[in-house]
Amino acid sequence: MLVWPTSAHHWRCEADREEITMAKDDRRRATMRDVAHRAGVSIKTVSRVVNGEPNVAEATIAKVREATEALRYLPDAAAANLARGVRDTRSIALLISAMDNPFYASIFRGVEEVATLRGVVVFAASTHMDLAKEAALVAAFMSRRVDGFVVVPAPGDHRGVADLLGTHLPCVYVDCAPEGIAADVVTADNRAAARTATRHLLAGGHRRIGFLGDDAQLSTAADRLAGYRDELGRAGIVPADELVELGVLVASDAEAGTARLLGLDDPPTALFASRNMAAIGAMRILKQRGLSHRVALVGMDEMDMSDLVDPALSVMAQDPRGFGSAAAQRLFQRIDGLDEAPATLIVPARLIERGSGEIRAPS
Amino acid sequence: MLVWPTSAHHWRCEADREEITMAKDDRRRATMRDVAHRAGVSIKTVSRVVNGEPNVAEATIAKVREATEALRYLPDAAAANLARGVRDTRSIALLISAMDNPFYASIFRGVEEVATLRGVVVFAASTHMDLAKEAALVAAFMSRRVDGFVVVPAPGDHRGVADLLGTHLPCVYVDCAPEGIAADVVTADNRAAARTATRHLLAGGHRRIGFLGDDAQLSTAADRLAGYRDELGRAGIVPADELVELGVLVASDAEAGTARLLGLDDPPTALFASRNMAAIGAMRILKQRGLSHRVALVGMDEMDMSDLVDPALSVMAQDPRGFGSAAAQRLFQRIDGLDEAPATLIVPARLIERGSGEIRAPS
DNA sequence: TTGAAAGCGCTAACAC
DNA sequence: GTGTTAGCGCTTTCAA
Repeated sequence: MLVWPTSAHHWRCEADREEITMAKDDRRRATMRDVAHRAGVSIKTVSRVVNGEPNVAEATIAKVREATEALRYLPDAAAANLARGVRDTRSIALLISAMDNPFYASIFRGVEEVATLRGVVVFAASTHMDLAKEAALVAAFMSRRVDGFVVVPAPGDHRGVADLLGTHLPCVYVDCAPEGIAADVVTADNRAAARTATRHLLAGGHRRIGFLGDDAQLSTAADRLAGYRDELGRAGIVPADELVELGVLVASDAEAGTARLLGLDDPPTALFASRNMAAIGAMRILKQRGLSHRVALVGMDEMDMSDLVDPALSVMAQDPRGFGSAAAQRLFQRIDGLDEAPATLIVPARLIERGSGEIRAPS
Repeated sequence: MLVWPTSAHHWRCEADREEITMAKDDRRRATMRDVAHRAGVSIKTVSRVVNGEPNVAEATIAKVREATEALRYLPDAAAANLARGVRDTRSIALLISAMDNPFYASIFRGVEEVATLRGVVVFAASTHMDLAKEAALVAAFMSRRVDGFVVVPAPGDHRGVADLLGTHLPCVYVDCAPEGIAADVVTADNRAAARTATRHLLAGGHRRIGFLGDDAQLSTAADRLAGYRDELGRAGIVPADELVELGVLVASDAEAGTARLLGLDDPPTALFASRNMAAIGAMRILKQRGLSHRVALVGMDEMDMSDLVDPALSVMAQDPRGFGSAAAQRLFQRIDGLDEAPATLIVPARLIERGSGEIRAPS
């Protein structure tokens, strides 16, 4: 980890630059009472002006404005909400696996897009796919009184989390269905997507198809594995366990897994990498071994550079930004009082052929 | 934008699943008074138990615990802080350009890494490099009483933002120095990095070197442009304005810019793409035109797939996650009361040679 | 070991 | 138009 150094020679000091003039005793933040005092009005009048309520004389408004500006008054949203007895804090929390995975970052973008339209702020944090961490974050944000949650669920029984949320705090899950509870979910048609990918590889003449996936406890991963097996079965192929590599979370896991698969006595001639990081790791190993143009590869999730690698990466493209928008929309429906049974929005993934997935099996 | 549909056939209803039993009148969240009432103790005693204060009888603790659990009591952090008259909300805000750019997502990761160690929550939002939006978000988070800010500054005069923050709310800027104010900053040695990149291309025999950069109002972009010009000058080359393409924010901007550069009468034989998205756009156009192995390219910012493209992308690698960690560390020093002149931490970028930057000029 | 009272910064109802 | 009173959920005195 990069450390902010304490020794002086690492940084450039800027003491000489002209500084902004600042009030001497700015320690305590100005309060409404301070403003009222300065403007010579009552505290309630200040409240009216600040909140744009009607029935205040122009002159009074001007006086109050002068005071708020001189004192750099900023309303305390927490206190206001408390007084208002309001549940609506105009903020929601987003819990995702890790922000530095572009797939989740895109979900954030989609959520934010919708939240911003509504003037709602998004608080984000990473669970790193740890259920305990997820629960802790839910509690942390609840005590900060968010209006709702969008969550990419970690593996494990979510009854505890649902319990925390109770009935009045809505939560929409994304990417993956939470284990053990009924809830609103936005997810890809993972099983169908895996079937499409597998069928595509089978059509290329492949019979030994490797599978790279993450934690099979996750519905997402399990569905993809099931789809892969479905399609092999339909082709009359008995799915071999040795061709399945699970627990792939980061690229290095995928590298190890791909290396193992390629080292088998009868190695796969094609791979389905069911996660963005899985595809990256697989490409890395294939490239190292000079197999990029020999072993077919279909990835999952679109990436910025999928079209630039060699061969270009064929993928089952999801729409993570769309996941985020849809989840946020549903969440706001719930916040607005929608009271119907939990539903799952299933978004189809689509095959994008770019080359890597169209490599044919050696004949 | 993907829309959560209202028609029924798009989603799967899950009314039949077994639901968790839930309290009937769960509308109002349980308060400390509710707990006190149920446990048959005073509100203060509940407070003591909840906060783990000493001097409570074991039996009382047990009663209170029972009540908190039965009522699903969750403390209201806002009210607690209000009562405590405390400025410390154990939360900070992170304002970045856009979350779906992996460079900024990595900054988030670095900030979160440090914040988590301290038990501090990170609230994130995107400014989209719009100063007005940045200021609005600063105000929004201030009224939510965060303890401090980490900000990737938008272009434009930051005196207004600094004014908002006042003297008591610390802010550390990342990636880019804010215009018009003295502040703590973590940034790469942008000028030196651009010089290194340019020198590297010059060493490959190139004399016509194109430059792709973003908004020159940003110190980051301006410094890189300056470094590029520095080095051309040292090589006795007069920097040509026609070889400079600014305002590159997203990949499509870079595509247009690269196309323009390649269409010049005397087109560049090498490119320095001073932003991750600039490099992606440049690669796309070079690939389209079959020039990937003819025109040299040095990018900036490391990407997941830099080693997988063809040719592999040479870059000036920054450490955005490190930026985030360092900025957060500095911020916490400030929150803890550090009172010294604003400083700038300059982190060197390093050249990673992978192929695209080592293509020699045609002789 | 426990509780009553006051008040954090603000808004709500009602007065004036 | 404007001010007064009460109280949001909690913590702090301080007393019992």
